[in-house]
Amino acid sequence: MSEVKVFLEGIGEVSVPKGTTLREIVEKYYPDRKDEILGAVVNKDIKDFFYEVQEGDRIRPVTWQAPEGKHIFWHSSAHLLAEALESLYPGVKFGTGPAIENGFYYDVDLGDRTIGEKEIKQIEKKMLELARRKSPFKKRILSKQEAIEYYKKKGDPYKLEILEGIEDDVVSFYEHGNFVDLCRGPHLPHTGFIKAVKITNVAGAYWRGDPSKPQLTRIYGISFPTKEELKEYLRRLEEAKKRDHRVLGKQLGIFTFSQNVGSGLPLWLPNGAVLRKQLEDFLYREQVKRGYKFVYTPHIARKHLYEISGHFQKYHHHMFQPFTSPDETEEYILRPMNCPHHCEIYKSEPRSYRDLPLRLAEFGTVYRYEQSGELSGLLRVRGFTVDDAHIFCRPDQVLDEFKSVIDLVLFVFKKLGFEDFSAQISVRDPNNKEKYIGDDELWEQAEKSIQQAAEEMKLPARVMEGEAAFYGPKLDFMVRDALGREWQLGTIQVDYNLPQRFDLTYMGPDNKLHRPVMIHRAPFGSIERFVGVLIEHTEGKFPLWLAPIQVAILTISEKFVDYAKQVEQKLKDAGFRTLLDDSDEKINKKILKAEKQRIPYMAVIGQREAEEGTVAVRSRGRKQIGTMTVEEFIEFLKEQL
RNA sequence: GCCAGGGUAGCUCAGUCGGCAGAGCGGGUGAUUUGUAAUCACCAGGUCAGGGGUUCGAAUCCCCUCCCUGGCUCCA
Repeated sequence: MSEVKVFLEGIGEVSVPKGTTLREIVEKYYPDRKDEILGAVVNKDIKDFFYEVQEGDRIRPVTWQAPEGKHIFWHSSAHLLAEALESLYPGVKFGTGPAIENGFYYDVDLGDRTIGEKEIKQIEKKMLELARRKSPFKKRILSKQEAIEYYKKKGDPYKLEILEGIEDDVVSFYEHGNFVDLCRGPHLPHTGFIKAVKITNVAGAYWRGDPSKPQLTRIYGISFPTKEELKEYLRRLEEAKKRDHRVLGKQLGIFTFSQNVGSGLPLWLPNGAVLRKQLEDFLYREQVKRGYKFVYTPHIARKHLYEISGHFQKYHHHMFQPFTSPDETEEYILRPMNCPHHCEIYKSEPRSYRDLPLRLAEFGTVYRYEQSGELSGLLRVRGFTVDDAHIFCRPDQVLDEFKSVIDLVLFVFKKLGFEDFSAQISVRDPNNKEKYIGDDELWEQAEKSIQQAAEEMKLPARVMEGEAAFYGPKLDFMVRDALGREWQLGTIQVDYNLPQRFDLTYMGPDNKLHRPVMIHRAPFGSIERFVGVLIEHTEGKFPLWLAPIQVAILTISEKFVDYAKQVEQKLKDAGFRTLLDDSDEKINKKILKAEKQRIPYMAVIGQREAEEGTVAVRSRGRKQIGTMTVEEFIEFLKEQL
């Protein structure tokens, strides 16, 4: 019998008979770990115990601890969920049921049935009951024809549709207990590994993500090998909720919404306004330093402007509809983007190649009609302010401009402590070039410039084909919120379309008119969203320069209020934002209140301080710093700005 | 927009079977004059999201609308 050589992690190269499965490898070479090994990463792929090892395979067994182990675990949990559903609700039709980042889901067609609290309890109970049977997973290979017949007999249209899309002649099925599923795997050895499950959410999901197709019920869940880990997971979720910007935003007086104003239209409260102003001032100064020119443009424009830009035709469903002047002779719209206004500024005078790049910046408020189900605190709203700028440049300047924008975004992120972000380059779908405007050569040049710029700036970015805007490729910066959802913040987009539509030109050194290239860019993306994410990242503990209130002055008793007022005035004169708590509460309570408001510094004032002309300084989070004169305190604060 | 779950005092939430709308925090007033994470007492505060229906009687059951939450789709 022929042998194959494989490399086992922690053991080295071994020679085994051809046809040896991963199960046999684990039993022979990892006997003491066989109860915790769930599968293995073979070369780059995750495989389960049915895998027959091949010559040259590098095999790394994985347990629950590894991400790949969790993937196997949760994928099998999805099958367990399906088994429970089929047993509780016979006749359920199944879509797909993958493992996801945190758990798994299964899309099912429940007919007229809905899933509520009661059903969720039942499903969880049934899953655990089935798991306890330790049903082994079995893998079977069927011909595609056999598979089609099986699902025709069972009456599962979704599975038939999946089969139609498979090109191979044979397909694999996994079976455990009473449930059989068309599935590529990988799966656990048996269901007994699953000791704790939680149905986390029930939601509608269109079949194959297509709104024209029927909507299935997506049942989300998560599972663990021990009950303790489930508890810990739920505890962490609770913790995350405390960082939710909607909760903190209210608590800290940053923003609110009013039904009368309208959904998705945030109202900035005084504390939020301070925060926003600080951020805008910071960006203003930084951009002026970098050669941007600030402009102001109105929030509305004649409909015609957006017909020129093409937004009215292309972006119609996201726009509030035209309204008219009192005599109804003119139609205006609420702008969904700032670029057309900036194009008009470009056009306001003839431009020479010597004027380029021209960088026009504005904190431009825009209004977009987002679908109601999509609104989410400050992270998705209908009225928001873009820290926008449009760079008009020559084609040969695109690379340098792009690099300098990346530098700006990285600078801004660093200043605000965003270290955990990812970058994504969106390029054309190479198989569907007619979807995009602009000629091939320009696109290729732009895509190359973006990738080159990212490389030269040492910015790792994943490239997504087919994600580009119709007018040009882009680079986006994404960060996660407290609940782990990814949001796009900063964006840099190359645009060949608008300069053409607005007939923008510049006089070249050759004394001929040329077409400039536009770069749309926004380091924050939207100020609303940025503040939302910033709240979650900092838990509302803003750095001193951003904190709406920087120093809380706390009196020990009424007797020291006069002195406290003098201290407050000195701090205000030095430019600090203060709050004097002269209520007749005890100092403990005052500290607690200041902590809850996340105020960076507290100045406690009692008998000693009033006599000596000092303050007893304390910083956010239990730290007493010491007693110092007011002047020393002001110096101390200034050092931290 | 679609699916599901929700909406009770400023906030967080309780309210059993359809039978007098509650608590804590916050707010006001008074007492207290306090030394580093909650002093005590009293008081005010409600169209139970809005509208309609069923019923002797609705926060509670049914229908419609609005809003919120989580997904889907979309997107800064």
